[in-house]
Amino acid sequence: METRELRYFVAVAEELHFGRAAQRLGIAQPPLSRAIAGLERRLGAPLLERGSRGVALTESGTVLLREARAALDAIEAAERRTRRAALAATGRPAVLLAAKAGASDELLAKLLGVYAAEPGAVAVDVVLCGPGEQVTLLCTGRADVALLHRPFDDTAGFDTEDLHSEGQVALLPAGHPLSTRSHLRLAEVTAIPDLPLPRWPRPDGTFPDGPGPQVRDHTQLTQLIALGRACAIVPESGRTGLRSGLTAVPVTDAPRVTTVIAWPPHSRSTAVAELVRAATAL
Amino acid sequence: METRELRYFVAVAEELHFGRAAQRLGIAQPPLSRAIAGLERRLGAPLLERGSRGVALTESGTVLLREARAALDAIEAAERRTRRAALAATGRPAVLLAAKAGASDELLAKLLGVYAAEPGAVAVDVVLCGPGEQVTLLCTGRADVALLHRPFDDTAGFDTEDLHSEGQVALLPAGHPLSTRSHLRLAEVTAIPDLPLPRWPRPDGTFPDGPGPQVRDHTQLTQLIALGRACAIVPESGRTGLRSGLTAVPVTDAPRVTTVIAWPPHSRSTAVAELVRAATAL
DNA sequence: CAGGAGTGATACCCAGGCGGTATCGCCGCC
DNA sequence: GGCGGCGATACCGCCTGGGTATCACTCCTG
Repeated sequence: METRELRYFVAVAEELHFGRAAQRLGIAQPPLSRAIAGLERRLGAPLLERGSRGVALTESGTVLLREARAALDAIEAAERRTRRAALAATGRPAVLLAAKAGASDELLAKLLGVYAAEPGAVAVDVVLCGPGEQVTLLCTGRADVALLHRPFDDTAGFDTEDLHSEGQVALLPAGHPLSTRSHLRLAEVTAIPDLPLPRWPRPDGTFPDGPGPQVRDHTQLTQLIALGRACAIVPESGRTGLRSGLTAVPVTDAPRVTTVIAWPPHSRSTAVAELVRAATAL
Repeated sequence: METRELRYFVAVAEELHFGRAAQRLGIAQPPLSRAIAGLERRLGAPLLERGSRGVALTESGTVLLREARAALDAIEAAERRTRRAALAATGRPAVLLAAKAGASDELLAKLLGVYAAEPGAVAVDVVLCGPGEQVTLLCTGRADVALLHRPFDDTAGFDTEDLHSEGQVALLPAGHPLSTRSHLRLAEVTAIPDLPLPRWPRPDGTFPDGPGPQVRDHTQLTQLIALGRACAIVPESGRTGLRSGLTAVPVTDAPRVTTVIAWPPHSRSTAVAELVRAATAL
């Protein structure tokens, strides 16, 4: 199987439309049809069901979509990591660390400080990204190591070390009736009238359906809460440096959040290993 | 990057010789040279150092070799898993389980028995393989799930559940002076004169250098020990069904061996999930 | 030191495959 | 029934990947 075929199939499987997929790929529709047909012939399995209106994935197609994405990520990672290795060999070596913007600020600052003090420490370039993006960055080689948060982020497929565990708090507009409580329960927070939980984007950038407002980062979130348009449940560390107009109340039965440091398996980078060592020693 | 280029590069990187690599790939040498040169040009990094006698990997080349192997494995897995999904959709669904031949016999038998008794259990095809091969089978999609043994097998990159932990025993020819001892220490076993530890093949099929005899499976091992040509340190469970002429003596300070069940991350197969559930409940 | 063997790079040619345009066949829907 | 949307098919041209022949360089050797 050629990378080209994989890319073509993923495009069609995501668009569920040959024309749009071809457009996205920058080619005409006929070659795309042929390529997919060839793929199906060689695999001996129908990947798509051509209905009169658009197409749908078959069982095999669903499997191939997942596997093809992983394979394409691996190829992209191979390219990126090789380029970075060449750069590190000739210029300044560096580690790319991905972290969720607005989360684990203190821990991140401490980690960078401790690691930088080590002998032989290299530069750490920090990439702050939206929620869930770190996993993609690691998969595609755009980051060497990342801070993830269980159970939100999917750590499957990476090597990880637990760094920190904490409870969660509800963020409420100051002055809200519940904001004077010493603690809350999950069910109470999700049932607050007129203060829905916000909707975060999926990895592909689209938003799930629901009543809450769409948010993309921590700033938008806190602003919406201060405006009295939403509430949220976030890890305790999210209350540090809280803007005025917000109150944090512990949620006793919310799942505990564990911050972990994650890196691709079989990573041979000594810099990453040192960084992980520094992190676990915190 | 195209799969073709990755395959070509891996061939050259493994052979460290353009001619032999081309032969292995079934093409002539000039196109291979061109393809590698193109790859280096597009990556902007030298991957190989052409010495007057043969070639050597650069730093970037080493990185690419590792990443390219992973990417090619992912592509092969994509193909295999899609084919198997198509088969399962039309014919009899099955789970492919990889296990080291001659290890964890009892546990494996029990697992198969318990799982088969479950409602909705599908057929489990067992692939017995040489030591360390399970990881490759899992990576390339030739197996859906595997029994691995820490610390021998590398579980990085898989989801795992611990099943069983056990100590290790030394296998000695019956009648050997040490065979009457109630227990031994690691240093004593490795230092036995005229009874070297055997050499197991590496993933690529070659053997490391050393004094011990080459062995490929459990039968060869026990035969060599019975002949008085080697001794070995194996998990306790390896003593079950021991052929005559062998004695097992516990090695107190040998690392404990943990049998784990492993599967590729993001596996969506319910059959695998059921099998894992049955295994952990043992 | 000249010649030869071994190895990778270059020059040049050919053809298969990939992509493009034009068109068809099929199905819903005003 | 005509029309529009969508995927498949037919056909063509060109690019690129692969083949053969040969070169350039470096050791090794007599």
